[in-house]
Amino acid sequence: MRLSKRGEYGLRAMIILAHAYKESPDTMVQIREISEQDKIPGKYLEQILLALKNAGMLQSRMGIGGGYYLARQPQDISLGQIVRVLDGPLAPIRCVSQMAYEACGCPDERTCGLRMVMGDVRNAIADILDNTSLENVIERMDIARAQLEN
Amino acid sequence: MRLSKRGEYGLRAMIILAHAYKESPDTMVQIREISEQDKIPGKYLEQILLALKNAGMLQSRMGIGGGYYLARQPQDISLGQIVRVLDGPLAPIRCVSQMAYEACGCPDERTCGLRMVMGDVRNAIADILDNTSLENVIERMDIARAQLEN
DNA sequence: ATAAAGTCTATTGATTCACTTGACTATTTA
DNA sequence: TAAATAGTCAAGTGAATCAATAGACTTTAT
Repeated sequence: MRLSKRGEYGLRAMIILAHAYKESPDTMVQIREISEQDKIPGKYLEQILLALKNAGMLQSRMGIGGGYYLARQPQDISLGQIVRVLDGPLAPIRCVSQMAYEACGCPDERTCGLRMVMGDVRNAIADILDNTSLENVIERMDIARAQLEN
Repeated sequence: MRLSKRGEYGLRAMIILAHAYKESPDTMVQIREISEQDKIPGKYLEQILLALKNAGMLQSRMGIGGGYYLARQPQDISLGQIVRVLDGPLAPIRCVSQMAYEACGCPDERTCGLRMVMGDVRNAIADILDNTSLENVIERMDIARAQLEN
């Protein structure tokens, strides 16, 4: 049940970009900055951000003063979308996936116990990830930081 | 977020074994039978059942009339236990794992947004898998089968 | 003794993961 | 306008993991 490094790096990068967006929506952030801040190999991060851009979640500008920025507002980008782009379906097994259904070998899907439980798991994961936006993440971080100051 | 074939095969096998247990607790089921019923490569299944036996969930007898059977009652074996034995921790990232915690590189775990969300995901998965026993699975299958007969 | 079962260890081939390399393109500014 | 900066794109690589396979060995019942 694991999130890949690719997925993890992508999520961390998007959180940084969301943070920059909150300060000013047109802030450009360079790969290099994110890479240093989160200790992510730069060239690897490059591919990840590109994938996110091709999926329509990021925009970028080349050249001096260029960089990446969110294509939509942080409240309109869910962690579920990010993970699906970088790591594929959320479902533990494909016969229970919404985005990439595939039959498993069981005699009857309607009475397959494993499928029922894994369906529940998929829904639990999707409920969290699809209903958590980058905005929500930033909020939670701010609250945690504020509480630490006491 | 995927369950490996190993995990899937193991769960399917345990469900069959639980079913046999319900008919009579001392029923022996051979690897071969499970392998044919669920279309699992026999030699692979062998390793999986052995791992489950070494984890104390199964018992076995060699020789003619031998086979595998549950070491505990179906209501005392959770899917969570099975998955952990075969696939390792349920947590999407290790800094949020109960059974295999490991620090990630983030500056402060207490204010890491990703960690908070992934903690929620871990708990959601564990809540389902740790609170679903083999007995529960059998019940759901029976109910589904009964409903199909109308 | 023999056949039927599980046990144990090792190996394999394919795939995936986590990068790395390097050449190319667009944009700014001196 | 050329030099510097930043993203784009395609390919390759080494290690690890996955999903099996192979084969010798042990235990048990008849």
